[in-house]
Amino acid sequence: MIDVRFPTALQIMLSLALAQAESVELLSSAQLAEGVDSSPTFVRRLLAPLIQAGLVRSTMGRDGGVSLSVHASAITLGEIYKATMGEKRLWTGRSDIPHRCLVSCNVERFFANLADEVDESVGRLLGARTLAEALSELRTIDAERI
Amino acid sequence: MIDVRFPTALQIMLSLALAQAESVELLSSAQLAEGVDSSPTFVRRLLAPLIQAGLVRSTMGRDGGVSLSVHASAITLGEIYKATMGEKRLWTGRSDIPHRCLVSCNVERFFANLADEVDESVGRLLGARTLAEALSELRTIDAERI
DNA sequence: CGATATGCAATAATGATAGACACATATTTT
DNA sequence: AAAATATGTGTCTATCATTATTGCATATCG
Repeated sequence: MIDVRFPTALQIMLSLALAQAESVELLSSAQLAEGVDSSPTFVRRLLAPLIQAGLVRSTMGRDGGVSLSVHASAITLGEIYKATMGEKRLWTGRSDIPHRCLVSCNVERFFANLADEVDESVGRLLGARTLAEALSELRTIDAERI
Repeated sequence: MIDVRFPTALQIMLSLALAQAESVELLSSAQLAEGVDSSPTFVRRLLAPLIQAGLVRSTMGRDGGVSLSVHASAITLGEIYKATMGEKRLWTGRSDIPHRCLVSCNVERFFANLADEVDESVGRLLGARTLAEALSELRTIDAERI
């Protein structure tokens, strides 16, 4: 099954950013789930690491829900990515390749280095964008739809 | 199951580059499969688009096999990636999200744009490296293993 | 105390990827 | 010409990471 955690977490964060901009106090996981066309449980699972990372604040009990814990302009897409994907790398090579020649003995490390560079590259790209900018881009895209 | 096509194709290409450097004429899919610890069928399926892209030359029939069709210094890792992964993007968003608000109406396009930027970033990184340089790095790593 | 939210664990369903096998086709050797 | 052995490809099955579902404990408001 294809991994949709980051796109989904991003949409959730954008929804929370919109709520923040419109001074809506809290959104419930059920409301967010409706927006991302998924289940409240899945949404809460995605929220857990975002809360852990201090990007989102949750209120338990009746009338509870979640909201951004800081302003959207203080959150980068890189933080969202790192929180939701954890240690999982963008690329993972094969492991336990039998060591038989120059290539098979060293590709594993070579590929890991390459994957590191890719991760850093993507990290820089996402780290340079804030959630507030992303919401603004969303508005631009919306306007261009005519 | 995790997608190992690119790391595997890369290892295959590195093996072919090593063969080229050592003046070995051809490698069979069975020999390559042993090196990557996989099946000849899988290797041939990975080779197909590389042949299609003109990076690899194959000889059919008994004593057949494959070899690089040009020198390893004329092949970039970007070409290998593009050939083996085709149109598949590094990131794919959800599709068919119900359109209910500013966010749900436009995230799809927003995410596609972001994925495009990531692809370009990775493409630049891989496009700047040749297979010959990669083989050289493999030798460096091998030497550092002491 | 009832209603309703989050938090979390366990289990089932889904679906992309790799493996296995069959067989047509191409080429060399005998 | 036939045998041996390689590539090329289609189909079916197995694997397994991800997502969905369910159940229940916990927290908070009215």
